Amino acid sequence: MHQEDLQDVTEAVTETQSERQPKGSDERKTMTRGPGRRLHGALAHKLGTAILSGQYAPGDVLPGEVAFAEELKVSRSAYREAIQVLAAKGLVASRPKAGTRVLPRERWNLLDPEVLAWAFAGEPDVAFVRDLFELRSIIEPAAARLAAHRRTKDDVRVMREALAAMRRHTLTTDAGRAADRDFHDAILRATGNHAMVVLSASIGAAVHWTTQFKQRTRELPRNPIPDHARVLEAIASGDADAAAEAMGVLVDLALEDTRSSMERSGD
Amino acid sequence: MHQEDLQDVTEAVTETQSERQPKGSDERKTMTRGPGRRLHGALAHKLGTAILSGQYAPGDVLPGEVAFAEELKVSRSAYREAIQVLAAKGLVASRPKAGTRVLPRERWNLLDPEVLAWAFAGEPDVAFVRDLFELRSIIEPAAARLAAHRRTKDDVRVMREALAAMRRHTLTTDAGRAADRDFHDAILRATGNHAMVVLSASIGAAVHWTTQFKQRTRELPRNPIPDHARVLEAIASGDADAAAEAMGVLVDLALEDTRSSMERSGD
DNA sequence: GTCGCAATATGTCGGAGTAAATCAGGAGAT
DNA sequence: ATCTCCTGATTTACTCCGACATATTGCGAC
Repeated sequence: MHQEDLQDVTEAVTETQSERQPKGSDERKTMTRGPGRRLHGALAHKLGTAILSGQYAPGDVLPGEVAFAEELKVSRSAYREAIQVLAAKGLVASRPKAGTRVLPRERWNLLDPEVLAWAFAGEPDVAFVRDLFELRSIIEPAAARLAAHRRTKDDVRVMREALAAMRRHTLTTDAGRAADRDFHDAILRATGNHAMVVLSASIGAAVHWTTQFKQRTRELPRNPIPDHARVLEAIASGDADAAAEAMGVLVDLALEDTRSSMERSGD
Repeated sequence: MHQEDLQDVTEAVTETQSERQPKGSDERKTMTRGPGRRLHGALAHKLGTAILSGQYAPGDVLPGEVAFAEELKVSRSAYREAIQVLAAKGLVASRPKAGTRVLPRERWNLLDPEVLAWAFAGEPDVAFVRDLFELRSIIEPAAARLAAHRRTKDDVRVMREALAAMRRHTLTTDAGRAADRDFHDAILRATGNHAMVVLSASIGAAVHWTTQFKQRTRELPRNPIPDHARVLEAIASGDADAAAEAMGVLVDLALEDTRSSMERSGD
């Protein structure tokens, strides 16, 4: 196999931190401020993106442990730990004598934020993005409806702050996109449903990647603030139907923007 | 390459996913590993259930590698690989000098089928089960609506077969519960939405565990077949509104049954 | 054709050495 | 004298290594 040398991996370790965490924005204290990814983490990232990009197709069997580890210039321990990570996410499965094989796509845990990141590391699949937005168009309006019923004053306050931050920074900046994520996250939290909050990590990641992709075209088709404000007011006033409706059009418009950007870029 | 062996892999993995120990022997240790379950997998199961059951609370730091591995009578390699699995699922995070800490619940990947299984290994949290059913009541009617639009003849055939199997075995048997899962799975697949199919793995697992829990009370409150049949007919005839409606009542009734069972068992 | 043996690759083990992050102590400034 | 900041030392996870154990597969013998 044509393998890039280890330098590629080692370099990715130090480079990933500066790329993901810009100096300007200091993340929350609870966030993993682990600066550098470890070797097995970088390996998992490398192999994960290779699998998600189709470089290894489902059913393929990877080279043996000793051979592959040597080829990647890492010890068997580090390689095995990386494989355990991929196995935990349903990407591969190892059996003695049979080797390590890539599992069929249905087993992949695509809702895992890390897997989602790997999926968007290369060229995103248009059909998959459409599916993700369809899922959003189901989840988020329903979440907005629940939030309109159950939101506390604190929830509303967080939403207002996030919306204000969006207004200040706009979606062209990282801070603005973070505020957008906080806004949607606050709504899902306001549902009081723990399973919903967990989904927010996945959906939030999807929104993050698609929004970032949208920015590649250097074009802002529309001002998203009014849509968000409409959702916020409906939730704050406790109007469940209006909240669901407003969130529905918000997601639809976001899909429209993203799709036009992808078509423009794809063709 | 060896494409003919792919079937073997899928089969083996599917088998591993389902519970591998029909004998309820030695429930205390939960580390009894049989064929197909490696030591680090069993360790991850043991530690995962310990965390999910609250034995290790978020923020807790568990003993050092050497000490804990020795206490568990395993090598550090096996222990570390188990930790990598837990870390990949967002349950823990390890840092030099700081040790391995249990992450806050928000970062747990509760939609991971394996994590879900760990959550239901002990006494399930009533609030969490309610949240899961609320999520189902959002996802599944919407899925049924989409399925009514997009289902193929093949999808309908699979649903009919699953329903027939449910009729034959009833939910008291493993085969019946598997058929129930196949039924819901077929609907989510019929949406043609890949993200939805991925969710089916999570939701299916949740349904599996709650249904099994329902059976502990040795009581069959209601015959679920008519509800399922109503959903099936609505989807087959392409009536989206009726499909969503029928699926809504199905989930509501299932929640009602489960909740009454849990209250009875809890008190 | 069935049974059993052997080859092979994953799984498990324990130890040594490296890198990193935290805590404590001391030097300097206020 | 108290506080802040820097520096080092210690503790801990991380990585590597080489050997052995175990399970699965496939081939050969009966």
